[in-house]
Amino acid sequence: MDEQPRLMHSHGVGMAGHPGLAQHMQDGTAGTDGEGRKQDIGDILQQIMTITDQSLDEAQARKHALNCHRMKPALFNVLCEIKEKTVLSIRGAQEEEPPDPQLMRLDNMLLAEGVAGPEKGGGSAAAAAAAAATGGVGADNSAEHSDYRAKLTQIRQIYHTELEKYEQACNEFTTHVMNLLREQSRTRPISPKEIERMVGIIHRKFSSIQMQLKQSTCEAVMILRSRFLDARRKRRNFNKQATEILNEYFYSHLSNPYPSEEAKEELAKKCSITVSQVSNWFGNKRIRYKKNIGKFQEEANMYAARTAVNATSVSAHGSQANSPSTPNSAGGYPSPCYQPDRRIQ
DNA sequence: CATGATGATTATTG
DNA sequence: CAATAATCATCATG
Repeated sequence: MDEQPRLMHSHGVGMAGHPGLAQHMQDGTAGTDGEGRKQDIGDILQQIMTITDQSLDEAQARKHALNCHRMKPALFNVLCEIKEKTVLSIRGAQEEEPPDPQLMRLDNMLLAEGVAGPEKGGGSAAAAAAAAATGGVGADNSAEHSDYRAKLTQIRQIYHTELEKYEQACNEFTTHVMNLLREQSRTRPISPKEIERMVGIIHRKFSSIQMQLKQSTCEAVMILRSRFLDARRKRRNFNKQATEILNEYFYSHLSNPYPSEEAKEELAKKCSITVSQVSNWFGNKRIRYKKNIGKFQEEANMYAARTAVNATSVSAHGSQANSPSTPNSAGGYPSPCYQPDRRIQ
């Protein structure tokens, strides 16, 4: 056994004193003619080391010969172990892979947008949630909703088909590589562990491709969302009746044009708009009225007259068209006197 | 097409 | 959080 280290060293393969080798060398061949075995090992190693120098046909034949050699399993295991150790020492540290926070973010977002979730229900649920979150307008923008939903569905379908494609390609490639490695493991020192690692590497690669897909899908959803919000921003003027109702309330409560929440709800129902739209309207109206009272004077008089007519028609009193008292129209509010140039404070 | 009206959004404030 | 003020984006009109 004293010749072995030298032999190994001379071939540049550092397997000196390897327990596995010693083990294997004792197996089956112990005792009989040790010199012959050592010679065998030397031959095998020599052949392995020089196999790349030969022509393809020669190498093929040599490989076959080596495969059939009785020392082959032992040597194979030894080489596998050595390789395993080397590989592990090279990149044992970076083996661990914490879940990528960015990937998690993408996943969460896709899930939230209903892209990554269940096929049918998720999308519409997300769209409904988005609609509710952005102010829950009634049925008048259902066209936009369906448009949004259709586009989201489209994105989702593309995403899923692409993902499936990747998945399939990944599986195909993995099995292909595994077969290849298994095939090669007859001639090369490839252990099952290594195949496993290879599969892991492939999966990581493919998941990074998937991440790109997720990224671009997220971008598409973001763009769609912003478009949707922009579309929501696209306004339609309230119809005449709604404007009249709102103006009526405003000018009847000119001294305190701040409808309570219930009053807003009432107005919203009457005008078939949302409460937030009522709030918007009153906010705009107050500031614009205050900014230029003169401009609104005519309008103010008109609505004042109208409410006066309403009031007088109820009270059967005919001569108050120009200085009407303000009836409380919708909500049972205190009815202050109408003052044309009253300031909003 | 320029312009004012108007609904919605955003930043600020109390 | 609601009101305000400024601003944006679109509508409507001459």
